[in-house]
Amino acid sequence: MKILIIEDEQGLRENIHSYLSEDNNVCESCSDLATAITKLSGYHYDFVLLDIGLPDGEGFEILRYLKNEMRSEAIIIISARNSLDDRINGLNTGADDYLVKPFHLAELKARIVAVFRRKAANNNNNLIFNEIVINLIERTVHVNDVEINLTRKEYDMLLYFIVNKGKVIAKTALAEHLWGDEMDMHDNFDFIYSHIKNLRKKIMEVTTNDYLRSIYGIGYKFTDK
Amino acid sequence: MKILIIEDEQGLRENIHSYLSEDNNVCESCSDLATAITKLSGYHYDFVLLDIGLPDGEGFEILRYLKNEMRSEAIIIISARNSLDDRINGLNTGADDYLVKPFHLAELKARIVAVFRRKAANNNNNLIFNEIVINLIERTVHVNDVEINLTRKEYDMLLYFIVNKGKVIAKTALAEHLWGDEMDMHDNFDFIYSHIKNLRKKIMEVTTNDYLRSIYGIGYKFTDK
DNA sequence: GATAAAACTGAAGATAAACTGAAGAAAAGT
DNA sequence: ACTTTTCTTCAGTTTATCTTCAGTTTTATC
Repeated sequence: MKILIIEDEQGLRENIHSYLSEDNNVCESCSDLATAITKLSGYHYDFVLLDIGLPDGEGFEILRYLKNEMRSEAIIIISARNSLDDRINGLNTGADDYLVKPFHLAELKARIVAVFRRKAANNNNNLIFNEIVINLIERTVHVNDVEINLTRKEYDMLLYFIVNKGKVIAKTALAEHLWGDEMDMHDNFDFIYSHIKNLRKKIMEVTTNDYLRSIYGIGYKFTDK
Repeated sequence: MKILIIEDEQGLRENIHSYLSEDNNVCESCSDLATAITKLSGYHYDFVLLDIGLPDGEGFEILRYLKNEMRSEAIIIISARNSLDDRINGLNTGADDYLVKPFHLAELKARIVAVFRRKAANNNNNLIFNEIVINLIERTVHVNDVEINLTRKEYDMLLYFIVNKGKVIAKTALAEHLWGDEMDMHDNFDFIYSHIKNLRKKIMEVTTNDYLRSIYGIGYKFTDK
């Protein structure tokens, strides 16, 4: 998953960053409101971890911004304040969970999973696209009831495609989602081509439909039409 | 097993904690409702031991919370009150057992096993996965009717895998479950590799099925598919 | 249809993850 | 206090995955 960490305490920020990265998430972090807004207006994340007390304003502004833009990011507030008011304020403004400092990183992770599950819980734990079934808990992918074995990048890619089915995904957006902003790819997409090729190959071994279309000059689209 | 103890009497709490820890469980404890909710929203436990009279509210709230979230934790209520109303209330709200203070720690332990057995195992205290049979009371493991001798960590690991069969278990989650939250492992999983290796070796000596799959970059999955 | 850019491919090299046996440290049992 | 078992750490090895590369095919445009 792609996660934005907005936290001004350097130590905590770095700890969260490395802990969640180890757990196979792509993380980015920043320490103030302005940078956060810039980042958010540039990319889509799966999760935003939001500290309330920031040097240039209240984190609540981010909440309002995201709500205003009807964005779908899940938001977990991280705050030193434990007053009922803050809590209610945060949850009312659209946060999905509220975590009081200090906390264990393991707890943060568990909450991320819990929130993600709650959000995706409209239908148990399966993401389905025609004959492709992704089980998020088992981390399995079945195509026509045949299990296919995907590597991390392939799995993350497929998940991203299916979550955004029907939409055109720019290669830059895809790279951004899978590698975060530490990767500079200056017009070299070889690694994307490579992973796409392998993903296609694995899917094509068990179905005849080529769902993963190339959009020349732009990127890809996962669709059955 | 991983157990959360919610009890405000310090002496009793510490007694339970150390008694159950000695019995090879990973325990955490807290003394009020707020902390309990925080912990519960952060981790998954196998068991919750719940006192009803807490400084900041009734333990029943925890029951409601867990039920609401459709959580699978087994719950044993510990209470000084022995009124039928309380008892019925507790069991109706989803508790699995009810224990009246004062009680012997040995009884608590027995009830934990009993409840766990009722939830997870068949009625002979056995947890079965194909040819693997775990006897929860005796803490023995039989594979194809041959007993294999597991150390504490190996046993706990296997139990955790079998309770979560089919699911992907991240190495971080495994570490958390086996060592609790005091362990910081910052990208050193050597001890996990070591225990996994030994567990595999012991299982492989008596069966040809390799149930314990590695999920590269993530963790493990116990499955027969 | 010629051209150039973009996309694809298989294979090789680089990297990171997982595994292993052995040894030292810690804990449990006597 | 001593012995035995279990847990953890370490260094070296194997394996899976990721990235790069050079050559090929496809696509849009002229």
